Amino acid sequence: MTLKDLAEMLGLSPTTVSRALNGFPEVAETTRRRVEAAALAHGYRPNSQARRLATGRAMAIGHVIPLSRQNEMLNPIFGDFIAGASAVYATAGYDMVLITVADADQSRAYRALRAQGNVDGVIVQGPRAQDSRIALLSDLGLPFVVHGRASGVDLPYAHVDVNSARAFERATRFLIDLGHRRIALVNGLEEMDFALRRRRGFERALGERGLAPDPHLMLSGEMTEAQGHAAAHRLLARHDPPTAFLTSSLLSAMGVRRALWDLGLKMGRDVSILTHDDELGYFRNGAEEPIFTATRASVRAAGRRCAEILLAQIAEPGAPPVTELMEAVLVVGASTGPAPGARP
Amino acid sequence: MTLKDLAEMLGLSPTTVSRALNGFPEVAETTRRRVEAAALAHGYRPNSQARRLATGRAMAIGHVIPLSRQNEMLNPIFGDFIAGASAVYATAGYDMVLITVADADQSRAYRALRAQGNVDGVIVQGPRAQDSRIALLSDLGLPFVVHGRASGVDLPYAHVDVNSARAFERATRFLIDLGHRRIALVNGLEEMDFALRRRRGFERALGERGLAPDPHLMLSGEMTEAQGHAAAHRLLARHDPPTAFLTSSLLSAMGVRRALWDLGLKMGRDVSILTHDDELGYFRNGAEEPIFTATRASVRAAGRRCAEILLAQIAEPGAPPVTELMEAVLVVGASTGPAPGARP
DNA sequence: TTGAAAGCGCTAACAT
DNA sequence: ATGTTAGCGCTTTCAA
Repeated sequence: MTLKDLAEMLGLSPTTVSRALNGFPEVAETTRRRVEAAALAHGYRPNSQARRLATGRAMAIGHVIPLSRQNEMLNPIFGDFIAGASAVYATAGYDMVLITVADADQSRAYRALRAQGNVDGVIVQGPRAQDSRIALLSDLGLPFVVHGRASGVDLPYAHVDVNSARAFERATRFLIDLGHRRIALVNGLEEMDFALRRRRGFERALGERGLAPDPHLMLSGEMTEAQGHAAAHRLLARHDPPTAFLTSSLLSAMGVRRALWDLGLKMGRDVSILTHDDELGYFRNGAEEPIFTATRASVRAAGRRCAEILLAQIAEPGAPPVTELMEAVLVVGASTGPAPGARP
Repeated sequence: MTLKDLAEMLGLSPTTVSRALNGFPEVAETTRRRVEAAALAHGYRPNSQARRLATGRAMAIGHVIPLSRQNEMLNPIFGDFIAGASAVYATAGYDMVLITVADADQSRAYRALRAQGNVDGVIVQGPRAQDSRIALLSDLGLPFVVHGRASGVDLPYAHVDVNSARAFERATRFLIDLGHRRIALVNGLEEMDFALRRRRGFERALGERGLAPDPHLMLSGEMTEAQGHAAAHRLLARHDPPTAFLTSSLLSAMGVRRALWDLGLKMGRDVSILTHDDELGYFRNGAEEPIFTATRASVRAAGRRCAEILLAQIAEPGAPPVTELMEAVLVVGASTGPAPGARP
């Protein structure tokens, strides 16, 4: 059932049928109703390929996942981010295209996307401190929105980020106020922009209270359970072990927690663990109560906003890039207690 | 840079250029080389929309995620499955389209997919015991492959599944052999086909040893950490608590583990936990050592096989549906010990 | 071995 | 308010 077929059945021209179905104002109401009824009755659906070709719009958004960072797909936030974005696409009639790309091919892949025209824009995930993708995409004129930021990039570009620095600054200050002096930072890979920002916030809070950051207490690595576990073991084996852990993700927090169990240490009495809510904190940290809802909602919101901003940008290419900074919700759990030996 | 442009530059017809680039045999080798060189030099990329319209193939595969089961997106297996499938699509030049659909709209959504023609086939995720999608898709003639099976469906259809029943049968037998008599089953929602099969395997092993399954020890629910935790607490509070847990997912296993900690019970001495490797078992169960690699590989393999089978089916629509049953790898960890009081 | 012409199904400028 | 016409960029008969 094509537009032409439908038009013939109705004794109308394809143009009129197209206009009726696409809500053009000049169509007579009676005609529109007739057309709509017929379309419904015959289950007519415009062929999307044809429409795409005719309009020059792909009606699709690309989400590019670098293969090296497939961990991100495993990463719990990924699903929620996608869920948030896809809800927006669905209502706007866009498709969501997932594209996995080898690291070496990044540049080629984006150029191909541009030239082939099978997406109208892309979402950039997991930006690094100096992310070449941003310059490349600006250059190509392919609309994009970054989830996160790239500290080393000067160009203006649309992005949605969470205030990682402030979140970690507040978290660190919180631990200091509980009397902790030796606080470990189990951070993500520092080539990732968010990890850098988190460390900066951590150091800022320490500096503000006249504490020098101890490099031995600052580790970074892939944010996995295993890494958190290994890091905590290493740190707790020191002659001057930390009394508190600030971790960058739920997964590493779980690993840290497991290390404490290994050693028979009690959370909140011997050692405190604090992670923040916005990146991966699917559990009320330390407290044993999961808080899926709150965090999933915030990640989903980020996905939604990224998608909305991108669609707006596609609709109005001239507009200045929208940037949004969400404040992280710090969720402090029951096990985050005073430092051992600290006066209350 | 369009095909026409390129043809003009070369003094050839668009037809010849198209043939040269698409590997048609009748093109002179010298011409082909000239064309290829020029295409490369000018960064020519065929417009995919145009090609799709002309060929009638969408060059895209749809992965439909029912909104109600967005947990599946959070679910660690999802990312790996997608990663496996997308690798196949990438080499075959297909796009992967992620489609989220409200439950009520399932039927409408598939019909629309079919009519709009923006995918050449779909992967069906998370089949239920009687899954109406299978009949619908067969009816629509839209190629599809199911990840999993639907016990209640008689039609032949392509699928890739893991032998859940046998996996749980073997796991149960293993626990029985360790002397366990009261074994709890913390299962997924029984409307999901895989959960049904697991229960059947569990019951079969019990029956085989003359043990009657105790309905009080069989729980089912969403496979979350919270559910596992709640379930374990409820079971351990009984006057006749289980000495072993067989769980259906990593997440619920983590919840069970946490419940043991709450109660000061020791894994492998007081209580054993066993989960299987193939669905969510990202940890060597009970053992404290994560085994991401093995399981991620198996889920990825499932994604890859589903994609391969689907593409083959699209290429040769007449062929009988391919079905594949993978045997689950049971990974038994250190904490899965003999039942308390059992003679060795 | 190459080219001319038609058409995939739709939209959009230009009539009327 | 409706129709005519000409594409969108490619593939694909059919001729040469």
